[in-house]
Amino acid sequence: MIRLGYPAQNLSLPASTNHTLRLANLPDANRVRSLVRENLRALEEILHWNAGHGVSLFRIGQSLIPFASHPDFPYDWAVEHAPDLGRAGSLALSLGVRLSFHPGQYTQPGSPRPEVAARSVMELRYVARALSLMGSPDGVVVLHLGGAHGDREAAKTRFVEALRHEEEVLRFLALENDERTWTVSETVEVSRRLGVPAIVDTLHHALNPGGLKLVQALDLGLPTWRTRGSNPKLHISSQDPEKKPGAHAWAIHSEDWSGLVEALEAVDSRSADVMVEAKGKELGLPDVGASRY
DNA sequence: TTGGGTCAAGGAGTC
DNA sequence: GACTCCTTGACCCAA
Repeated sequence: MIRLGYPAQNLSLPASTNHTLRLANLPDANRVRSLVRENLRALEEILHWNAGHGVSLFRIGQSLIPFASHPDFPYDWAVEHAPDLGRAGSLALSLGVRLSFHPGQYTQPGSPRPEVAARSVMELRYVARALSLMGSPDGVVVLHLGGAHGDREAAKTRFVEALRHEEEVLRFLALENDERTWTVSETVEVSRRLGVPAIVDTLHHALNPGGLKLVQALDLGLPTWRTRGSNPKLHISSQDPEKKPGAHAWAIHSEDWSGLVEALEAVDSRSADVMVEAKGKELGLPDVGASRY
């Protein structure tokens, strides 16, 4: 069976887990505390909505705890928010909603600049710690490989070296192909070196296929999940025909959806968790096909 | 109250 | 070297 989910926000609810603040206001610890509590309260509301609408995956925005990895964060968030994180995690577990994070383009563990790589590791530690405190058994931290810096082999090696001893990060980490730099086969190669799974993103793959058809890409990516012991994750999105390549459409076009379902059937994959990256968020989820497969 | 500019951060492509 | 895009909501401030 295919389970579906969406990232970062729910357009149907007046609730957001993404309340943030500017760096200049970070010293105001009480303000940060109440903002984080509001984000966690909203997370519980969204989890209830998801469970009530048959949505089984949710990607939490990076600013659940804004600036959590910043050296100037004013208190020990992992201690103070542990009870609330634990409650939200238990709720997700009881409702059957799988959680994930997806640090963005500024997270570059493979950067040749040591300070950039170090900050990136701190960001990954933050989300891994949050998932640990939520007690998430199948939580995922999704990350792109980042820049190639003119030497692909050196970049891959730096990436692996930066993370190979990060035990808590590796427990949740999964690597995703991107639309211009790293193909599925290269992403899988680095995943194997780190002992973590790989996520195939269908739109990125279409734009940067590296000579592979989608079926071949899935054939490479899906087996990397065997050692993790949880359902394989995939990303799907459709191209916005009005915008430049890579821009997400409001919803998933039926041919993209059927293309993925057929490819999964071709590789005989009976279960997958598909994150739907649509501008319409939960409103862009495919409403056919998932439950029948 | 509202609209528009701005906000921690990296890297790649264009000109 | 400067600029833009990625992707983005929310903050912040001037009007």
